[in-house]
Amino acid sequence: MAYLERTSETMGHGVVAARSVREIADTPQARTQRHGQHHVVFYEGDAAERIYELQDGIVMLYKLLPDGRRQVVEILTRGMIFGTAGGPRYDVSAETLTPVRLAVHERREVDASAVLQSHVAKCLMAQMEGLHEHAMLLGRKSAMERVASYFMRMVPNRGGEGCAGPVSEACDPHDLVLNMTRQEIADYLGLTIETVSRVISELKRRGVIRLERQDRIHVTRVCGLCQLTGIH
Amino acid sequence: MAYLERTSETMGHGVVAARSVREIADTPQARTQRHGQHHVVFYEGDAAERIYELQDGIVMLYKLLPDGRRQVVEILTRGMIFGTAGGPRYDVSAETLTPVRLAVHERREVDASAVLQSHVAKCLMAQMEGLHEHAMLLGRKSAMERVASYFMRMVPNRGGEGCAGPVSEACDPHDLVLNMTRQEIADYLGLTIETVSRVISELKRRGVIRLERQDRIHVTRVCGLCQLTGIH
DNA sequence: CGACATTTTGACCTAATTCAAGCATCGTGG
DNA sequence: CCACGATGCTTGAATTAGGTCAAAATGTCG
Repeated sequence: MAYLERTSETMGHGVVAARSVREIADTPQARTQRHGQHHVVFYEGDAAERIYELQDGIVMLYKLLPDGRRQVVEILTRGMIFGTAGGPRYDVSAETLTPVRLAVHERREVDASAVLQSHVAKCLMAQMEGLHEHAMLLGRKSAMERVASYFMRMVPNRGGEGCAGPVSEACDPHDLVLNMTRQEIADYLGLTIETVSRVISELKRRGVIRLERQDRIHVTRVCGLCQLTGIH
Repeated sequence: MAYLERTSETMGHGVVAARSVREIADTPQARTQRHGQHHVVFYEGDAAERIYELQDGIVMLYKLLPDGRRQVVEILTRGMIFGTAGGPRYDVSAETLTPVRLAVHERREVDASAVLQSHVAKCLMAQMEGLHEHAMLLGRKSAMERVASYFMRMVPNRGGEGCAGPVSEACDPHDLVLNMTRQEIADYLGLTIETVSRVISELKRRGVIRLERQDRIHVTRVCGLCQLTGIH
């Protein structure tokens, strides 16, 4: 557990003390990997020999159809796990969206360690809820609801059910950074790039958001955005 | 099974958790529950106090939006686990599609047992792949591809990638039972009931399937159906 | 048999896609 | 520092897959 658990010094936002360690040591336990943006950690179909915990940064998991259609199935943030597999091969590809720091465990290590498995179970239980939510989004929400939900994901204390008060403190503006291209967003939301763009423009038009830059969004009215997610 | 089955069927989606099955026994280990068809094991929003393993039968997990839109997020078969939660409440409702036999574990039992957690981890890793596959279906496949994929799920040794040979032994016909109404299928596939019906009619017209009954399908050409799933 | 529920079919409509330009934005090298 | 491609983003017009609404048909069961 010690190695999967985030140590207090790393809890802060990407502080990183000088320790220019690429691999802390050859601990039989976890080792740490670092990767830059747009690095593919593994491909769908690769032998599933390692399990990863994301210590810092963002990773996306996606699947491809032979004709090139892509679906981003999960977006992972700090503390989440990936690389788990039911069979001998990965069912998705994993690609970094930002520079990342990963804790890496050999599959057999995990198979042999009750502590690790316990941790994996806990993480997967939580992550599964995200997948359920995403299935609802993909199967039943309109383009506007999908984009609004996507933005709300990135607002801390996002109005999950208990967003109640429409004019309360939750209504103050909020800034967020996308870390994804329009194409990646589209592939995550099950839309085309054009539709994503159009919906964003519509949100600007309605005064709900403002674009500081392509990938930096100022949410003028968080509650207004939340109202558009379909969960109210 | 007979007792109290009514209780939780008090309608009102998710609102009140009227379960009172908890007093069956105080077995520290797993106990077994049986339920008939269309029984709701728990509602979205209920306190997540138990984890279930499906020993026999079929269960579906679904989420609802406040306006009534429903998305079936997972269909569970023998050996699969449900009722896991990241937080204190279930994020989905669980309803039986057939009579079922369930192994029930108190949440705290699981929290205290390395063996159980190990088992849960294993199951969730496998089930997660199903959710990924489903996200691909919901986000990127056409109505025809969705229905074809849905039917293929129920063909044993379904052509997952290695379906290669188009005229091989895999091409022989196959019978399957749906266990779901058109509405349930539609809610699983992210379509309307009319679209599901139309696609099924189209498959009949093309001679790929034949309806023995509403819920019994004879797949005349398994390979033909497989070709329509989008994975080739 | 007859009443109800589910499924199918038809006609029409709309949200989202597709195709095709135009625009920003950004990094590079002159 | 600015011109220049390159890349990614936005916008418009036309198309379409799937949804909606409204019967009709089929199945189910007392």
